[in-house]
Parts: sequence; C-alpha cells; structure tokens
Amino acid sequence: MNEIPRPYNPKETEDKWYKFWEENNFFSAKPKPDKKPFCIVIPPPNVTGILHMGHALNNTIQDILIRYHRMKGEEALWMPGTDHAGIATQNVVEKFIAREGLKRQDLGRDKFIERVWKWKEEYGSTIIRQLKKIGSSCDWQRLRFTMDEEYSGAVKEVFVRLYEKGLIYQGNYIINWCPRCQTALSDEEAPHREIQGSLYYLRYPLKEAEGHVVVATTRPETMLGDTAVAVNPKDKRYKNLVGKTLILPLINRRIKIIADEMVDMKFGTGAVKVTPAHDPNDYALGKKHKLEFVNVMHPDARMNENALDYRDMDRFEAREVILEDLKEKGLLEKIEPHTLSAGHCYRCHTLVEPYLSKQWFVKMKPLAKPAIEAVKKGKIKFYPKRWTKVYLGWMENIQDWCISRQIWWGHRIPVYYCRECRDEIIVSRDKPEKCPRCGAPDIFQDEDVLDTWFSSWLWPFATFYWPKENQDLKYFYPTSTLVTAPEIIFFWVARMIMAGMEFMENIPFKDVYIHGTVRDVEGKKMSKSLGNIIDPLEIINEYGADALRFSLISITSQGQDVYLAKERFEQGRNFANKIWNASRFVLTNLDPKQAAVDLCVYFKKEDLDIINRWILSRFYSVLKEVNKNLDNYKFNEAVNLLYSFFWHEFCDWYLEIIKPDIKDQKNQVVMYKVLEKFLRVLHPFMPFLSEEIWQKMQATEPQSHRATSIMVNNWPHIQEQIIDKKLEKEAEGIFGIITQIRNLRISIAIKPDQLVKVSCFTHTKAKERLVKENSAIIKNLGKLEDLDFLAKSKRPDATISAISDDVDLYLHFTGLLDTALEQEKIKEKMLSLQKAIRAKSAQLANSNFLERAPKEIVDKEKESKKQLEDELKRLSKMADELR
RNA sequence: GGGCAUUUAGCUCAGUUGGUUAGAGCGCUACACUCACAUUGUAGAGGCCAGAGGUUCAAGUCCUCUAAUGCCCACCA
Repeated sequence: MNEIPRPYNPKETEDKWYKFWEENNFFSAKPKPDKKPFCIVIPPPNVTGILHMGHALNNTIQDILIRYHRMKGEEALWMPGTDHAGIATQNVVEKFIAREGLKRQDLGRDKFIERVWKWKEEYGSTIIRQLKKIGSSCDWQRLRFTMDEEYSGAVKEVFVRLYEKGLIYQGNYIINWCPRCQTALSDEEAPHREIQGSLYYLRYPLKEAEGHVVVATTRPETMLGDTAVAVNPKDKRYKNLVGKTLILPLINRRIKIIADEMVDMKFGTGAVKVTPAHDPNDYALGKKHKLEFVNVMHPDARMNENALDYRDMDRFEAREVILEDLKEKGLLEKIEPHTLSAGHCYRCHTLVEPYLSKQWFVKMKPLAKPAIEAVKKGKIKFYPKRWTKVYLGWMENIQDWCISRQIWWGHRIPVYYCRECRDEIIVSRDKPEKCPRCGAPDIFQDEDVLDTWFSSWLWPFATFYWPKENQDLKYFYPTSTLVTAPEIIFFWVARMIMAGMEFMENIPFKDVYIHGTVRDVEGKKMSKSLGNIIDPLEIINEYGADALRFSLISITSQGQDVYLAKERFEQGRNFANKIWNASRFVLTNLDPKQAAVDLCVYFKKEDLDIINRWILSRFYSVLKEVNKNLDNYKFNEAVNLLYSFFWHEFCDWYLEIIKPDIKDQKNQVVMYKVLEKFLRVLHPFMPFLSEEIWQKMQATEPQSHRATSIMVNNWPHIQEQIIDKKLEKEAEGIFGIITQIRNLRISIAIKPDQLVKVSCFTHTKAKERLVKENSAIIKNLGKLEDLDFLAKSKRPDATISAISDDVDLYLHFTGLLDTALEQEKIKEKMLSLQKAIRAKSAQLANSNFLERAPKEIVDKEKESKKQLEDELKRLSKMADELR
C-alpha cells in the first residue's frame, strides 16, 4: 500500500466516485412495498441559479439525510428539479439578448419565449452540475422543471379547480407594481426596506374662503391624483372645514374635505391627501367615500396624461418639478427629513409603486384554515420549533394572493376571452375552439402569466405527475422532510402546505427543517454586490467537496445563522487528511488474512484487552449519539462527535497504543472493524473520502465478501452489550497517567526521546492491577525505561511529583531539584483543591440539600468531596516530604 | 409599533430534560520532523457564562426586567 500518496487529494477521487454511483444507479428509488419510504423534494433552484454557499449548506443537509436513511435500509428518494423563476429568468435572458442589441419587444412574445427555452437548454443545467460536484445523491432520472408539460398541466388544473371553487377572482386593486420589471408583485415579493425620505408639507387652498389646509406627504408627485383630503372627525382643528372644497394646486381640481376615523390626528398636520389610485389606504377611503380614482402614472412610472404639464416625466423628476412649482406659488410650507419603509422589488430592488390595476387573486383564508390545523395538531413539525409561531402568525393574518404577472416567461393564465362577447371570461384547461356562449371562433388567451410560486407550491406532488394517479405518488407522498431557509417560509413552505391540504387532502411533508442563513464574518448576507461571496466551487477546488461539507455542517448549529470565513474550510481539509493518513497507516499494516474474521463470533468480549474494548465501546457510544443527533436534525453535533472520536480517540490514543503490537490479531481485527464502521457512519457527511478509503479496504477482503459501494451498505447497528461506561473510564484513567508523566517531563525540559524512570504509588488494589496490566502502554507512551511500584506512599529522592486520580507519580531525574518551584506547584494545586472542598463542605452542611436533593446526587457529592480531600492529603504529604 | 433570535476563552461558536472544578475549532506559548499524518504530534496559558433581580437544596441552563446587536412582520400619509 505504499503507493497511497501522503496528503489526501480530493481531485483524484471525487469525480471518479460520483460517476461510479450514477452509473450504478445508486441514487434511484422506486416504490418498494416492503421498504419504508423516505423522501425529500429539493427546493428547486432557479434555472438561472449558480451555486452559492446557501445552496451548498441546504443541499449538504439534504444529502446527509438521504444517505443516512438510504443506509438505514429505507427507500430514499431525493427528488431534484429546477424552477422556471419567471421574473428572474426573464431578466437574465433580456440581459443576454441585449448583447445582440435586442429587446424582448423587438422579438415579440413567441420568439422571446423561444429564446428563453434555448437559453435554458444551454445554461439551465449549470446548477445541476454544481449540485453533483458537492455530492448530492438525487435521483437524476426524475429531474423535473416547473415548466415541464405535465407540470404545466398540474398548474392549469389547480387554477381551474380553484376558480371553479370560487377561490380565484379578478379585480381592480392596488397592488405592488415594479416599474422596472413592469409587472405586479405579491406582497411577499415586495419586501419593505427603510429609506431616508422627506415629509413634504403642501398647502391646498380653500375654494370658498381665504386660507388653506396643509397636508403632509412623502410622495408629492401623487398629489396630481388627489381626489380628496381627509381629516379625523374628532379633530377640532378641522371640524368646521369638513365638507368644504379645496382647489388642488397645479391641477385645479376641486376636491372635498372628508372625515374618516382612519386618519391619525397625531401624524403630520392631521390632514391627509387622498390618492385612491396610488395608495392602498387611500384606495379604501376612495371606495368608502365614493371618490374618483385618478391614475397619474404610466406602467413605467412616468407621469401620464392625467398629470397634465408633468406628463411623461419620470416619477422622481416630476417630484422635483412639482415641488419647485409649489414653492414658487408659496404652497410648499416646509420639508422635514423622514425615514419610512417602502416595498422594493425582490428581483431588481426597484422602489415599488402602489398601483391600481386589474389582476388575478387567490382567496387565501379558506386555503389557510386546514393548513393552520395541520401544524397546530402537530402533523407537521418545524425544527427549530420557533418557526411554528412565525408560520401561524402569517397564516392567521393571510392576505389574498396576487398571482398574475405582466411578463412573458411563465405559465400563461388559463383564461380565455371571446372577441364577440368581449369581457366574458372562459376558464379552461385547454383553449376552447369556440366561445361556449355565442359560438364565435375568435378566442384569445389572457396575456398574463402566473406567479412562479403558483407553480412551486405544487412541487411535492406535481413532481410525481399529479393529478395522474400513480404508484410513485402513493408511495412517496407525503414526503418526509423539507429542508429550507427561513426566507421562503411564506413564499413557499406555507403555500405548499395549503396546496397539499387542498389538492392531496394531506400534508406535503412531516418535518420542516429550517437552517440558518450563510453570512460573512461580519454577519452580512453574502451577495455579489457586496463582493463578500465565498464561492463553494472555489472551495471544492482548493479543499475538496468533503471539506466543504464537513466545515459547513460543523458550524451549523440548529437554525442559527452561519458566519463563514474561508479559513473554516481548512478544518475540513485537515480532517479529511487525518482520516486519509490514519487509514493509510491501518492499511499498510494490515494483514488481510488476520483481519478478515467476524469479531463477534471469533472473540468473546473477555478475550480482548482493555484498549480494544475501550475503542469498541467508544465507537458504539458515539454511534448511538450520532443516531440521536441525526434524528433530531443536530448535524453539527453529530459531525463534531465523529471528528473528536476519530482524531482524539482513534488516532491519538488507540492507534498510538497498538502501534508496537500492531501485528497482533486482536488489534488487527479491531482496528480494521472500527475504521470500516466509522467510514460508514462518516459517509453521509464525507461521501467521497469515505468511499475512496472503503474501496481500498474492500480490496483486502476476500472476493466473496466484497460489496459494491459504501453508499449502499448498511448503517452500523448499535451493539449495546459492547458499550461499557465504567470500562471507558478505566481506560481513560490510564491515559491520564500518561498525560501527567508527559507533563512532568516537559516541566523540567526532558528531551522527547530521552527515557526516564517513574515510580508510582497506587491507592487502591484495583488501580494497582490496572496500572500493572497496562504498564507496557504507559512505558511506551510516557517514554519510560522503568515504571516501578512503591510499597509505601513516600517520595523517593530526586523526583518531581504529580497525581492522577488515585495514583501518585514520581519522576526521577538527575541534577538538582528546584524545591522552591516544586513547592510552588504543589501549593497552587492545593489552593484550588481547598477552594473546591470548601464549596462542597458548605453544600453538604446544608440540611436542605441533604433533605431535598435526590440521594444519588448527595452520594455523588459526598464521594467527590472525599476524593478531593484524599488528594489534598496526599499533596500535603508530598509537600512535607520536600522539606 | 409587534414578534423572534443572539450576548459563554483573543476570534468563531457548542453546551440536549437544571446536578462533580463550563467545552471545541482557530489563534497564542513551549518543545519535537528517519519511524501514518507538519494539512502533524506533545504539553500548556486563557472564562464574574451581557447586567440586575427572582425561583430552587442546586442556575450558563428556568422566570422577570434592563442594555446592546441582528432578523422578520405591520396600511407610520
């Protein structure tokens, strides 16, 4: 095995094994009645997506779960796919054709859509390739796209069903309008961000009298569309003015002063301009008071013909000019700085305009009800729990969902109109040949497309070709776990639950695991514009995919955000390298004939020495914890356990101890078995490295025993009878002695390779036997020429001392003993012991403690106090003997 | 305005249902490269667990309040 290179080189293994797994179809899952299904649907990345750290974390977690359950013998399906991402993709392709000097309008709708498909064929699988790079074991033969023909069928089906149920309606409402994308957005797509603006105080002159009313606004350009001024009926300042008429400046429209409870007397002047076509509150006022609705903007946020002189100016330009004009007329009273929060397009970050337009909506309250129930009854559980409240809070205040978008790329709304009957709406899965009403053949389809999320909310069942009944859907639905980030709880998670309850009459998944957001070291979100991105592919290139996965997972405690610096990946790389080299050591020293025996059958527990029993016990203890942590989505704890077990127990102690006796058959068998089982447990976390080593180990097995791949092997069973906590403690007692000896050596600067002599005194018979039985180990790792056992507790001449539990240690040395220093060392130790003893004495003197604490705790405390006192006594004796 | 989260070693963070003298990684100090691994080993230093009250025999852990930071939600013209 000398040909195994020294540092682990992930580049030589990763692609090789990924190809091997794919070619062997290890990722594919099919309904198997005798097996338990385990299914995750991937949060479909945008087709335009490029893998970032958030994806890397999200998909590593899913892959760990899938590989774990697959090895546990479940039929594990990870359903992959991509999202057509309407606005995002349209934007990307528009930029793409702009290089040819083209606009989408130049091409026309059909040609443009063709270009998007072409773009998708060419570049749309980038993210898929990248997911493979990190090791994702998705069933790629099932790869879905939200615009697949069958999937589109499901979307239409859902629209029609909801319409027929009366849950979809069309109407004129104020919606969030992105002037750049020129489409309506849902409330979720227009997140509020704080902006530094101003509050402008405008004077509106009274018509019939002298004077004016002052209104405050943050968007003065909308005044052109004002059709009233409102005050609170309780407001004494304006009591006499209600019902009077004002002249709207610049436009000279006559507008009434109305009274409404909605007006906050304390804000601004207590008088508010009412612009029903440009503000949701004003819209409500407009409806209530039957006001005129005057739209003053084009869809691109330039002013329209209703803005008279300001026509065709951009909204912000118009604002400046209007303010100038008002100032000139003496109608601008003052300007105050004012911070406000306003919606921004989640795709292009443009300030969104509240805009009156005709859109399609879904009535959400009826859909929300069963979805709320499902979570309240615990059928769906959030991890961490706190997201339950966030979910319920949103669901209980749910607003209707604006689902129409004025873009080209997406699912065209399955609504048709007859040119003859004009406004008659025909909702149909397929285009009707003629108008069902008047029989005219001239039918045209609604121009709008559906919100992207109107297709993604069907993901857990539409990927199984719903509404077609089929075995896959029956077997894998409801899916097991959804793994996602908090940002899309409302967008996606909540809506999937509603869709599942509505169309499948069942929950879409049982668990929702919400992981944190990946941020940079300063806590900022990683983004291209901030230039603080750590590219996962660069990390893979530099450190390897396993290192990427390990490091990401090890710092992701449940649901907390991840603050990431590039250096973190060194830990993963170093760990991979450690495993690699330890395995190299095991394999180069392995005698396959000796190792290839069944541990349980061949050896009784009593046949093994304490060190072998210790490492086996530790392995199964760790396995037990890892299982528990994985079942509770505590990935970091699982992976950190594996790290410290392998590095600090298996390598630092076990391998070092057996090294001199490595050809002994018992050592051979145990080191081989522990490594092999460890690799299996490691596999979900570090799939490539574990496969690479495991395959090398397989090569040493007799042909008949060989298996094809670690990834389709079994998850190790816990051998409860091997776990022995008392034995673990005993073994660790020996390590403690060795550590103390090493400590003594260093304290007087003895060269690492110089042999020394140690005398010890053991305070119990059991300990004496233990130390005697393992004196070879102590001598070897402590670099001793001799370890002798004192008959009496007495410091030999020319020694320095230390205590390890109930063993007193004396290291012999030549030269002059620095008694003062030695005294000092002992004194310090004694002081800290005295402090601890005082605390214990106080506790044990407390009658409340003795009465109320459980007996085992009291006993433990007594025992511990006794031990401390013993140690103190021994130290004090050691100190005396120095004099 | 409402809600959630965070505050533990120089830095980044673990710490499961309260129970011995609070842990890890990185960084730091000293020593060590023929003998699996310097992407390493051995040993070590480093903590009033944000602050103030409270519950309890016992609090980093539970409760209340305060402060700082971050995030989410809301129709503050």
